[in-house]
Amino acid sequence: MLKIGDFSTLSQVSVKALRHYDRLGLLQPAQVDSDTGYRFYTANQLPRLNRILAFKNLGFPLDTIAQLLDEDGGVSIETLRGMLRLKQVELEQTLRDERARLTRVATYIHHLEQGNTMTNIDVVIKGVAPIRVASIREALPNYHAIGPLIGEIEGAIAQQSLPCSTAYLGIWHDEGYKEEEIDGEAALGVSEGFVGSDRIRAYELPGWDNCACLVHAGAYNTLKDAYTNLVSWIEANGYRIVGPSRDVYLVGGPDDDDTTYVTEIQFPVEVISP
Amino acid sequence: MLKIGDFSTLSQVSVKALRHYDRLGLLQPAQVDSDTGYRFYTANQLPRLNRILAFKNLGFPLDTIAQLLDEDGGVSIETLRGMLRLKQVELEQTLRDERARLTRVATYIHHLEQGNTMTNIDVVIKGVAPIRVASIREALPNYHAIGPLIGEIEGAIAQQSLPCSTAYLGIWHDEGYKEEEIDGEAALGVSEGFVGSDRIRAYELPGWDNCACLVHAGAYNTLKDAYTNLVSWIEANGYRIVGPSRDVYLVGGPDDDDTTYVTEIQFPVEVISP
DNA sequence: CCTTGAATCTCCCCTAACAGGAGGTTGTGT
DNA sequence: ACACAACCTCCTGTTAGGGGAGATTCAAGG
Repeated sequence: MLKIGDFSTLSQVSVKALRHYDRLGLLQPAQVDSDTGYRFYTANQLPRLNRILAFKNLGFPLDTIAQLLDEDGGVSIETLRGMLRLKQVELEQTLRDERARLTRVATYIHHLEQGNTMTNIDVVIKGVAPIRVASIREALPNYHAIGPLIGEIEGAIAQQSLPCSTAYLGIWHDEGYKEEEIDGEAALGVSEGFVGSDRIRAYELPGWDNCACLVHAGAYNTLKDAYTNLVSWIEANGYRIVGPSRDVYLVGGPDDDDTTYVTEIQFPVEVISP
Repeated sequence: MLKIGDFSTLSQVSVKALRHYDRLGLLQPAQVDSDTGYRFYTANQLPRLNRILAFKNLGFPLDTIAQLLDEDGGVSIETLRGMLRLKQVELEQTLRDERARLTRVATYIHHLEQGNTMTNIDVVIKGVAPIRVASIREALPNYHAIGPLIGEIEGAIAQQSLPCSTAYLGIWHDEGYKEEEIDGEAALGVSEGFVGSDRIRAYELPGWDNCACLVHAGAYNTLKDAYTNLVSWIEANGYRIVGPSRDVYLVGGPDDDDTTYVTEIQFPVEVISP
């Protein structure tokens, strides 16, 4: 008969933990003094405790372990095997996640080492929802030429006395940077009722499950740096671009040079599988 | 001015999380209606939110992020770099841990595939403390011959009317299994006062930081299987044996065949560094 | 103007696996 | 007998919010 402290020393499991397992019914003392409440264990309980610890090391939560051990080998070998396989897959996923995180930290450090300040590296991966838009797509002489198109769509929506959502989008269908003949699309979120025309098309712009997003605060002529940073971040972190990039003009206007502007750049991406 | 729901949609951050960040002072709304308590955000707050999310993705806790962002760039680039390096090291460690866990799961599955039942694979890595012992070390004809030695030491301790602790140890100094001339040591935990002799040596048995331990319940003649399992577990999980193994006879006796016996096998190990 | 449903507010409880500590009782050694 | 260690129960705190109750407030339609 061992007191809890002795059993704790023997098993290298803290007294707190032993009491916790007792409360959970995972490992109850061989005997409890009904007067004093003192717990008494025997060495014969070590195998069970070690089985608990082993399963814990495999990453199972305690209540699952309780199910595994309770009612005398409550789960069959088959069930156990299934649970282990599941855990294996789960662990492989966390492993991938942690590796990605590590890469992100390395990218951040690298960015700092380059002498860059902390600007424009706050890349976030998120989903973007599909949205009904009115859009014009055409070849543009330069990137700034998207502005008038947006104004044109805005006018058309206003003419139909419909509200337009606050989503002002620029979509770039080319792969990579171009100096001319840019395949650009201006789009505004709009309700179902909008009637398109030859020039202005109304349709449902598809969403993406994973977009690498970077919010740029400042004038449009500094947007290029943000693009550069975002694209190199995407490459460095093992993603691949799988569709046209978007600018979301959250705060913007006709001026080219206003420090209050806010633009979000979105690149649909997927993980490069090894 | 965006209501919290709109800001949530825009940023893909849940309303709950935004309120949480507000409470923590991480990201406070640009304006709060003092009558209704309604929070109002602006698109200009997106960069800060994204910075928060980016740091969160790097694995920093929210209060650390608060320190990073508060009081106008509260930490220097140097400090930030240090924190990132620290986080890098930390992530590498978790990565190693998770990999080890995955290996353990694979070992367990492999063990089941072999058609083995669930016996004797509950290996636990733990430390064992140094302990003052009285011991006899000599060449033995077989492993059972340790029994009489233990009895002899027990007698010597009793003669000095000292209590002996419950630690009954068998230490095996050979590398690998032998059929004869086994270099074995019997040791019992004993208090400072014990006086040794030519035959019985009193000294402080060193501890180990990492021991692979397996508790075996049952007769001594089935101990060999447990040894086999433990050694193959150690190999499969990327550890190396770095010292003599120990048996701890937790419940035992002179009989060879008692199913109530409990023995813990301990192998000092270290991780094989890649 | 009234109503209704959606959005928002605050407040409270819940998570996993214990650790830390308060305050009281028991066991042990001198 | 007394001190001190060990033990007991009960409460709180940890992360990053999620879920839900109950009370307002907002926006749109009749």
